[in-house]
Amino acid sequence: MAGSVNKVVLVGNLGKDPDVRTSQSGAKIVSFSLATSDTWNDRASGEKRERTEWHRVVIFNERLADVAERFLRKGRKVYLEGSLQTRKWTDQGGQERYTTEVVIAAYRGELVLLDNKDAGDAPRQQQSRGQNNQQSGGWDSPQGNPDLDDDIPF
Amino acid sequence: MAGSVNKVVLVGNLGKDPDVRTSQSGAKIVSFSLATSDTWNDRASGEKRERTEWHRVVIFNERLADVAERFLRKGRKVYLEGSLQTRKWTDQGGQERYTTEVVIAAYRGELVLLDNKDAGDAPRQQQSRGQNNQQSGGWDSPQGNPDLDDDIPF
Amino acid sequence: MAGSVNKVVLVGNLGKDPDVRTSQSGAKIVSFSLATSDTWNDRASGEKRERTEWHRVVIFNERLADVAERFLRKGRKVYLEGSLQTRKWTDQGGQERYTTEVVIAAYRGELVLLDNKDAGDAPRQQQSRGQNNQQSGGWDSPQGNPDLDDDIPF
Amino acid sequence: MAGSVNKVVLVGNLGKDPDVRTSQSGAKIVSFSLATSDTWNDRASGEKRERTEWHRVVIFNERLADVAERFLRKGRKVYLEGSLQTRKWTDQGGQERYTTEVVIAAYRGELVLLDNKDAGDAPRQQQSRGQNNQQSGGWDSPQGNPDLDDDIPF
DNA sequence: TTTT
DNA sequence: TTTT
Repeated sequence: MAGSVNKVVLVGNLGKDPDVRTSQSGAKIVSFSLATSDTWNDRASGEKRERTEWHRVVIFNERLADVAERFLRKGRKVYLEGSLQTRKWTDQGGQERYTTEVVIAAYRGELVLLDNKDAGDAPRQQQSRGQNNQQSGGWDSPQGNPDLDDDIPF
Repeated sequence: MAGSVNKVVLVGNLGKDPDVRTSQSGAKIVSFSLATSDTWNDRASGEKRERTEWHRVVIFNERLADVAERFLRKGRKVYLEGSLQTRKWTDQGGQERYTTEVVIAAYRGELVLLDNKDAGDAPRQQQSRGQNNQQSGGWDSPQGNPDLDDDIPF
Repeated sequence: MAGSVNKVVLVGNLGKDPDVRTSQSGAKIVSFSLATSDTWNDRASGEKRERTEWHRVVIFNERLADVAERFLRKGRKVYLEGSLQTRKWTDQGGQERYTTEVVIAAYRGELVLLDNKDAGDAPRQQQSRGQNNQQSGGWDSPQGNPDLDDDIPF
Repeated sequence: MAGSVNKVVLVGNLGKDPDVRTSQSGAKIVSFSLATSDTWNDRASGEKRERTEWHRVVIFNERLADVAERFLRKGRKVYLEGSLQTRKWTDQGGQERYTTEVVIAAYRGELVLLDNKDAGDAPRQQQSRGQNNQQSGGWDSPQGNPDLDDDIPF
């Protein structure tokens, strides 16, 4: 089908440092969880309510994956453009599951660092993956970091 | 957290007529599936590939829910703006599941009909609410609410 | 300054056939005027009012310039993404003027045909460049380039 | 014309403190210049080039005009959504001129502060209009502030 | 389930 | 100049 648009624009904060992996074809893939927060007035109670939304972001765009790996860290604020993609997978019980991700495809999308006062000053220290990577502290994820939990969609 | 943006822009075609239901508070809620299609060149084979993506759209905005009910139908093309929301639910096996939807919240978002040559000519026939609304046949969701089904992402 | 975003999203109709010209470096540049319409309720009178807005669109992206040249015509509806750019020029009286355009730069932006029922059926007849291209008549810009005219914003 | 979209998304920095005025009907109108910066590689020379773009932003949305008046200052970074509007005016020589603005209309648009570490800490001191208002210093406008110049589109 |  |  021609004639369609699938675009997501997010401004939010990373829940933790990005995860970097390499595809079978050797391409770098960077992913992370991004928190946004919606605020609204509850119709019934009239109270101000807030809801944190976690988005799974996956970057295939080579240039932007590089930028993400070098400059994004837990707590950083970022503007990004990607598209929605729902992926099917099978859980440990053999059940089919679906996860919706915001994908920045090759040669597409956008990634803009928004609090880059010291972006160049503190590049990621090389670390062995698998270690906890919490040196950037400082920012508390609104309601725990879903990446560390079980039973979550990503 | 202040300072965030959660925005989705879609242009696509409805997979079937919208589903209209009423919330406990009496508000009309309109939902439908929207297809978009991504086309890209496969890195390996060099071939043109296409992937259809299905989005679950839910409209709480009263004015836009009215427009959707009156003018959207299976196959129609629409531009919309909403935000991403992931909802937790429990399937029939007692398993927790997650569904990501594009939500057009009250007083927010956008909905623009794009092939409205005859939009005013063939409005949906008025029906008593509560009746099943299956005149366009096709895919038969048991309670008229696909969210209750197993084995589908939405 | 890093950390900025300059994005325009338009859905509208072309006022006339696109103008195609070639840059000094040989690149094809396609431009056209696009109409959008805003509707709102006048605060004072309570009446529904409508205002048509004309946007000057200029495409440098090679792939999209090709698509535009081949498929866009007067009256066609299109979705596009570009960025805002204000250009300074000097009118015939020697006065400095400014024109704001929606630019789709090389390797950037988006162009999606929205009423392409017959897009493939009636491609623009190939013409030798340099000839006037006025088969769709209407508004006759002297050099085929409205940017050179007085008394119009673009 | 139904079926159109006219949307601008900007992330940029204010060139100076916003200007606040009151319409004849008593509504508050807030306006300011916002700088964005485009970076690209020059085709010919292969060099990295940068161009600062100044956007004239006008806010009619009451709630967002309040937010802008209270929290926006010279140098602050902001995300906003508005629409393009070209306004005709007559210069001192009696010539017709056109200015394109990014308008946030009543009940529409978006305004999100992006560096609000201390947004609540340093609200604008009430000042007599007409005074220079440069207490927020610190950020140099990329190439001088066009609002202070003659011969510019806004 | 859409559309081209 | 478009479109509804």
